[in-house]
Amino acid sequence: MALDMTFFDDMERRIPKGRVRTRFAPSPTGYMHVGNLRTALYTWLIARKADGDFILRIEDTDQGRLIEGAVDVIYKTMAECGLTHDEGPDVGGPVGPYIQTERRDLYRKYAELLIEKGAAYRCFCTKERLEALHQDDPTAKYDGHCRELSQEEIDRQLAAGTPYVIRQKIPAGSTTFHDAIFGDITVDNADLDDQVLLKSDGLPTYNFANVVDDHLMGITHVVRGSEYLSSSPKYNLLYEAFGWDVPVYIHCSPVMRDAQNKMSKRHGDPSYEDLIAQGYLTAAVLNYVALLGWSPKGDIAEQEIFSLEELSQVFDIAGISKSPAIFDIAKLDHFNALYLRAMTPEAFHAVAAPYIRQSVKNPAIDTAKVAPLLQARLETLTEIPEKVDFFDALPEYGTELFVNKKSKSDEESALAVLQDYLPIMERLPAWDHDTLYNSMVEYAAGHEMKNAKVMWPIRIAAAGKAVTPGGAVEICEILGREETLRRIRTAIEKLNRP
RNA sequence: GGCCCGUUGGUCAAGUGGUUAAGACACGGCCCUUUCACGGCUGUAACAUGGGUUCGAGUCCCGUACGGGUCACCA
Repeated sequence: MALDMTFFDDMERRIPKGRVRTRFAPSPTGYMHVGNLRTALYTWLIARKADGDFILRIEDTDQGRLIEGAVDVIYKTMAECGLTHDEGPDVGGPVGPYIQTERRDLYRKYAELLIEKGAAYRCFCTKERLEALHQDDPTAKYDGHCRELSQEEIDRQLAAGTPYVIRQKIPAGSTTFHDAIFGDITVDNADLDDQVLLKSDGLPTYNFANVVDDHLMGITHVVRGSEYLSSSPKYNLLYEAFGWDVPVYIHCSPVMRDAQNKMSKRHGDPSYEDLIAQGYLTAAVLNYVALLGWSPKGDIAEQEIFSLEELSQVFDIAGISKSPAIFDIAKLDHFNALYLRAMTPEAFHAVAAPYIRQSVKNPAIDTAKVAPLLQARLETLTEIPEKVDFFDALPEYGTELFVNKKSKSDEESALAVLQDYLPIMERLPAWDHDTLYNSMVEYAAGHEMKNAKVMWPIRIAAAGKAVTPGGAVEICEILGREETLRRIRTAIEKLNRP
């Protein structure tokens, strides 16, 4: 049977040439692994740095694992992270379709082209025979049973309708491939298996679909996990057999949860969505993840804070690390805290307000006044509700909270201060930060006390907890005169009743 | 098990034959201070291991140990 070569020529003509093109090719699982996010980031950065194209391709050939809405999660995540794509299922492009299941006819044609070129062959072996091969040695390679079938035999099997797969015919010799991170790697072809390219159902295996798609989409740099390092020689052989240019390979070591295990949703490790739900900022996550396995060189070697925009200017493949990196949530906390503090007060208030309202229902409490107290005291947004709950309701507390050595405060002195200062507070002409502060400091000075001896009991009385965002002045101001006075009277009662 | 890859403080990491082996997180201490934070200063802590090559090795070579990956009609 003759192949229609004009089809292949047409496909070739569609491929954009002369520019860097990278692709992120996730399979739709319904969430974004941290490792995947990092791969997407690096891939995107390489394209942007070179002013090239970034393509989104959906690898959904695993029909058994189809998940409703999973592709939307990918679009949403990419958009949220600012990892915009130039071509993809939703925006189109010159080398579509960008969803593998919509490309299935292509793969058979290319597999047959490979047979024509002598680099692949039909294999009619039954499942039983293959299983028998693996009986005594589970790691045994295919024995090449169908490698050299006569044309008559092949025709006979085809005519009989025997199901078959198409296998790659690995030649003798050795194969060397180059990886931008790991350098040259040479393997003996004898260690390579005649892997299946096209399954008996006509669908391609992942490895084959990848090679065909990457070529037809004009991908110049292939960024992927290091688990593909050992299958790369087979990719090279495929490219060579087709006569195609081999792309630049960039294999990234995995993001680990500990020294032994990769991060995985299955083990309860957070995905990107989980991190956001846990109160992390997208920009902080991206910044942290960028540095997990990559580091800047030269005069910016010590810089840690990078915007996406900056990264797209300074990112360099040479800075990618060979060894795996353990995901350290404590360091992410630090980055998140930095990003939180770097926000404008308005922007911070906007993101913090919903969290404040989770525990502070009282509309008299102004979130705009509470937010500034929080901004420098947080690592993640989810810490907010627990920190500000006392604004809503005075917690149950014991009088031992009034004891603080450094402030020279104890229950006795606290009672004295509160009783003595209460009337002054009641008569304050205004209820704002400066008035409150000046009044308290003045009182302390007048009684030859250190400020803390006055402020400590007032803060405890107002908040009912030992650790609070903000000091006595801020808390009283936000609480308002009436509520503050009520709480101080409550404290006096508590202290009076031993 | 075969093949491939990796190994600098607890973690992320700089380092590309000559350094007192950076920096960041975490941890400890001090200062600031109305608590807690923030901020500032400071401390503890590392080249897996054995052989080479070299005047000189974290950097180059070989072995060993440990860890990971891969050996599917999964992706």
